[in-house]
Amino acid sequence: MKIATFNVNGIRSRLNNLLEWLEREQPDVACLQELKAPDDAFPEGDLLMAGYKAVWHGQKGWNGVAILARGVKPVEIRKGLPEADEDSHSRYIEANVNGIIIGSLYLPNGNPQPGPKFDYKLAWFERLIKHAATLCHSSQPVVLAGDYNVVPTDLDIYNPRSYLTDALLRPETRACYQRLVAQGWTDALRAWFPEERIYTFWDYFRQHWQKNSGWRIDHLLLNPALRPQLSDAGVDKWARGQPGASDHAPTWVRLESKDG
DNA sequence: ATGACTTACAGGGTAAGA
Repeated sequence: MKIATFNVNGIRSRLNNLLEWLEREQPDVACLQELKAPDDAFPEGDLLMAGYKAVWHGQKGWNGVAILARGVKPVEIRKGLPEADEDSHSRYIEANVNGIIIGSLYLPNGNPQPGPKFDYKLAWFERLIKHAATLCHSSQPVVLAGDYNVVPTDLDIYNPRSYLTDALLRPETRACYQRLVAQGWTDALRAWFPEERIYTFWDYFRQHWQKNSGWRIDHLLLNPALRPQLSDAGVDKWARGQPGASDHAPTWVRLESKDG
């Protein structure tokens, strides 16, 4: 069972790249972020023809998250985090896929920092931490996957000194991420590659892709009920090198059920 | 410090990204 997360940076302009990746990698579950499309513009028909059923939480212009599953319709659990009635951003959707609870999240960027956007990021993070505590201790398997907009450590970016004041590296941001993981989650990519430099994002500027100047900001967190099934992890870097690619690459885990 | 790219919305220039 392969579960992936992919910030598509515009699902309409990225549709061909998305379909090519689905065809080639055949993930069982794909969490998408930055749809940048309202609900009625979601390409449901194209994805159905590719073999994927979906639930989505769109928004005009920006944000937007979705969960795709191959051959089965995800059963929606919630859109948005609890206690977020005044939050108009579409940044979280949760569904049950074959008994696994899947959360697809797009955590706020938070730049410029300091400022109201950074305050919003930290407030959103606090709501996520609170909700995640329940999920973490569930007896059901859970994966929280998405674009966290967090560079967890200096190992997770090509040059941390260039970004000391960036919202993705600030101590407050990293402290939130550490508190989240400390609930009992496993950062799957880091667990699988304890000391390697792994990147999931290369911005469009300054030939950062060509120079491999990347960041690891897309994460898959596994709760203790799911952790024993982790059997592989990776980044589909080839997708980042395609014409018209997103600035993020799909990131994934493979899970092996103990009963076969 | 700024700007380099890209997408969306709109039909030009601005907002947003990280």
